[in-house]
Parts: sequence; structure tokens; C-alpha cells
Amino acid sequence: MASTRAEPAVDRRRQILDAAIRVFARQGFHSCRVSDIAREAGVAYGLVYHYFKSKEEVLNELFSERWSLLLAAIEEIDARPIPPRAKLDAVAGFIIDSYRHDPELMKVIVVEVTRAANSFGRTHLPEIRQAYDLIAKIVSDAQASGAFRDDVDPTYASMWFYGAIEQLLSAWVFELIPAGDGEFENAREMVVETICGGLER
Amino acid sequence: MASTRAEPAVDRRRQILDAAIRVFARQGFHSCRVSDIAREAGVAYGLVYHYFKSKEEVLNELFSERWSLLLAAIEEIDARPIPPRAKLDAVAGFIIDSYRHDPELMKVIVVEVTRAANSFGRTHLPEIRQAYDLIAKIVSDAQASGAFRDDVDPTYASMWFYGAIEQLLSAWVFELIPAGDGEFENAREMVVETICGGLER
DNA sequence: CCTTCTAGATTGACTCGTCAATCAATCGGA
DNA sequence: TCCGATTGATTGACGAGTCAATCTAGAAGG
Repeated sequence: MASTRAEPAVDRRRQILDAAIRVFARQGFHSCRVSDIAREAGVAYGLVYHYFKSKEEVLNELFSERWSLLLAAIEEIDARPIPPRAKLDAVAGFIIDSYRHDPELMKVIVVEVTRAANSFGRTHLPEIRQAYDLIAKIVSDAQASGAFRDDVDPTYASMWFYGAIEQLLSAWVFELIPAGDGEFENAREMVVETICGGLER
Repeated sequence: MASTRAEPAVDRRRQILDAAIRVFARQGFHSCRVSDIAREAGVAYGLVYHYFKSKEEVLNELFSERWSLLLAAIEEIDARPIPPRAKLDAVAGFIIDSYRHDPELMKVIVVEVTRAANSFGRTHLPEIRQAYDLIAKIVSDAQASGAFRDDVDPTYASMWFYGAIEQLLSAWVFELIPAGDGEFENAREMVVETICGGLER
């Protein structure tokens, strides 16, 4: 009963996804070949097509898998009975921690999807917008409660906030600025301080 | 004397560059063919290779041509004897006006270069960083003069500022938010108000 | 004013390498 | 024995870049 057909001893699918993260992070989606993923996973070329419809589907799966966690996290944070600044701080913390714990996957997500607005970004626009909308809701509620000034459109505010964090991740990914536990903490505090500072009354 | 060898009646090179802007904006760099550019320019396929070494060189040329204008503008603005907030307002205004006047070119620059951090963004990193550095200098001077609080790293501050504007352009490019003269003015005011609000003492 | 002449401009069919995707064959556990 | 898992050689499409041929406009010469 330990391993049935539905749960084989080795999860090939997972193995291929994990290999794809490393390969996409190292070479980029467009300049890697499916054979690179297969070799990295230690499986035959054709097996990738047994588990996935196409090369694109591998990336789509990686993105959706992770992004749904982000959306769930933001919703959970928003439900907490804490001030808006603390909510945004928690959201920034979640995203930055995601990078801290799995920089390769976050690199792939940011570089190949989130910032690739006219290829995969297009495909996943609805999911990406959901994140913006959730952040905009936090801002909007904060304005209604009087914590934030109400002369800044929440839609714009969510763009400044998410944009600042994404810019940060990009800078770490491409080693424009040093990365490390100290920098992660510091950057989170500064981005929240700056953006919330500008949004609060 | 009106037209010599050095200055032909029709500037084919320009004609090809302009066609490339439209094609890149419409289809994206990777999913367009060189033949698309040639057809759009009303020119034979091979002529593109007479004026440019490769498809990539066409994009590089478009980017560098425009980015150097941006760098010059920021430097000129920084030299003006005005307060830091007015400088950042002018920089935001310049970038947003660039989009207003030539949305297709700006779309290409943002989507294919600036946000494409692991393809063309890599190639042009030095030029892109120059813009960050110039903005960071404005912030740094503002901190030295006491106008801005000095507990936010100017490098980070320049990322928040530029990142917010880039996010805005992206949103207009992909029609996530409405674009128009009113929105352009409004967005400029709001981004400067929010970011400077967070950076000032 | 007409005729070569020549260099650069212009043409587009063709070459050549690269992969994504397929598929027939083989394996291995229940 | 059977069926899904696994293999990897093969196919087929695609598109960047090449190149030999052709054109054109001004220069040189008569």
C-alpha cells in the first residue's frame, strides 16, 4: 500500500520539475533545450513529454504551483487583525522569504513569467493581476479606515509596492546588489518604510 | 549637393529601424521574423543585413539611441538649481512623456530590454545601471542637504523610484490600466508624491 | 550631351543548424 | 500476461544569415 500506481516510489514528474527549475534558472527558458532538462533530471528525453504536453507546460506548472501559494498567503495575511502597514510588511516578508528559501525558482518566476510581460506574463496575466488586486484591497481598506491618505489610487499604490519588491528581487537575481540574510531583512524594512511612509497620512 | 552618397534621398537605415519598432511592438522580438521587418519597411530581406549585422543589432541600436537621450535628460535635470522633489518630478515627467510621444518605441525598450533582464537586459546592464546611478545621486545629494531622510540607501531608493515608473509603463503597455493625457499627468504626480513622501524627512 | 564604368544599394532564393515534438520499441512490476 | 513507464533515434518545421545576381546613380571620358 506504500506505493501504488498513483504514488510511485520515485516521483518522476517532481524530479523533472525540479530539474527544470535548475536548468531554467541557469540558462533561461528560451536558451535551454528540453534535452537539458531531461539530462539534469536523469531521465530520457521522451519522458518529459510523457508527463508534460510541452516545454511551455513545464514552466506554466512551476509558475502556477508557486503563485497560488503567494495568493493564498496574501489572503491569509489580509485576514489578520493587524494594521495595514503590518500587513504589507508581512506580504513583503513572504515574497522575500520565498526568494531566500528558493532563489532559483523565484528567479525563474520573476525573469521568465512576471517580468516577461509579452510571453508567459501574458498567459498568466489573470493570476498576476490577482496579486495586484489583493494588495490594492489592503491599501483600499487602509484608506477607508483612515490609516492611509485617500488621494492615491489603490491600483497605483499596489503597483508601486509590488514593483519595488520585484525590482529588488531582480537586483538580487542579477547580482546588482549584494544578497544575504542581513540585506533581506534590511531591504524589507526599507521598502515598507518608504512606500508606507508615502501612503500614510 | 542636396543628396550625396553620404546622405541618400531615402534613409533606408532609418526606414528599417522605424519598421522594426512597429514590428517588435506588435509581435515581440522573439516571435517576429526578420522578413517581417523587411516587409514592414518595404524592403528586401537581405537589405536588413546590409545595414545591420544581425536581428539583435537592430534592437540594440533602437535601445541605445533612446536610452542615451534619457541619460542626457537626467543629467541635465540634475544640474538644474531646483529642489530634489522637483528633479525627480522632472525625471518621471521625461520618462512618461517619452511614452506619451512614442508608445511603440517605449514598449519595445521596456518589454524587450529593460524588463528582459536575462537576454537584452544583460547586454545593456551598464547603460541601465547608469540611469539608476544618476537617480541614486539625486537622492544622495538630497540626503546630504537634509531634504531627504538619510536612513534609506540611495541605491534602494533609486530602485523604488525607477521600478514604480517602469511598472506604470508596463501597465499602460499591456492595458492593465487606462492610458491618456489625464492619466499620464495624474500618475506622474502620484508616483512622485508617494515615493518622495516616503523619502522626505 | 551622350556613353561607359564602377561602387555601393538592393534583391530574394537558398543553405544550414537547431530543437520541439513524435513514435515505435523495450522494460519491469503486479 | 499485460499495461503503463521509459527510452532515444528520427522527423519536420522553422527562421537566421549568406550570397551571387541585378540595379542605379553619379563620375569620368569623349
